[in-house]
Amino acid sequence: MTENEPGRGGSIEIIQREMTAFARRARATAARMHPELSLVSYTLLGHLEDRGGCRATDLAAYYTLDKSTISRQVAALERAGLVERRPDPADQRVQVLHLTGRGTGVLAQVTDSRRVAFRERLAGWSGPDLERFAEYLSRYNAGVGEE
Amino acid sequence: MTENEPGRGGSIEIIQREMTAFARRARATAARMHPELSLVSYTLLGHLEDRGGCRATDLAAYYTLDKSTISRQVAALERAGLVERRPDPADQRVQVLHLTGRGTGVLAQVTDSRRVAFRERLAGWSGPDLERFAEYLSRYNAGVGEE
DNA sequence: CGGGAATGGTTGTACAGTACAACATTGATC
DNA sequence: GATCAATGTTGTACTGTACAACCATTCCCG
Repeated sequence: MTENEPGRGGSIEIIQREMTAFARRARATAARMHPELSLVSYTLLGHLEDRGGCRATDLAAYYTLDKSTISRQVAALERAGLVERRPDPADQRVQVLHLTGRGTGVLAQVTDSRRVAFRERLAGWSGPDLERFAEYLSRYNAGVGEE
Repeated sequence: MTENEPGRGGSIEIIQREMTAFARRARATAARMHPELSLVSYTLLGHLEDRGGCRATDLAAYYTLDKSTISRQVAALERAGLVERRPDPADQRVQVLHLTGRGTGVLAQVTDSRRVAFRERLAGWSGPDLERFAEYLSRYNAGVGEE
């Protein structure tokens, strides 16, 4: 009864393979495009921009990375002048992280060049296909971490 | 003239964001699921199975990894008993890499548990949606490395 | 044929990203 | 106030990766 859609398993197989291939490639591609901002740094900066600043612990929780990893990443970003730490008057333990002007600029620049790359890559796609693809990806990712 | 589809840029934005999020997560997820076989090892073994054996250089070219990286990965896989090297009678420089029985087994097992994970993740999807998603991913990935 | 260029692979070295554990500091609870 | 929890840093270790130098073999041209 459950087997009257012969294409279902095949589609899942393809999705699995393609997602795997993409994942394997992604970091290296990103690094090639922006040697000065790894995929991880980029996402961290992006989060800071979205939230208008947050704590290291929040980053760790959001990205399920160890706090030591975040600590060092943030230290590097600070050294690079992209992020600054501000004390939290309500809690002396906390440092609130904010983008600097330079950080905002670099983030915008990288975002932009990524946008261009994606636009080119998707140039031949129809509007409805793009919409559906975007919707599928969102749906797929939304199911993460809920198991 | 090119701007009469207001949704196009938005869709691309979403695709970019979702692909990025997925890429960031993928390795760690894979490692959590199969501590004994990283995403890279997994894809290398998969390639060996597909081709029924090949040379280290072929792996390097296919995955655009440095030959030193492949050399060490293969050494580790050999140490783990998953891969064996056979001399190429036609060329003394070459070692033809093959899965061992154990390698075939481990690969099958990991593939299977990945398949299960993907099936679960995509359980609520309709057949046509799966088909379209698979097609979109394939199309997206096919555009890689052609620039 | 002989010698330089190309090919296949390993090893030395370096770096990024990551985790875990130990720690210091600060805050919360009873 | 004593104890426990939360925030963050630091020491240490491991993986994946690249680049460069190298060795062994093969290819190709003059």
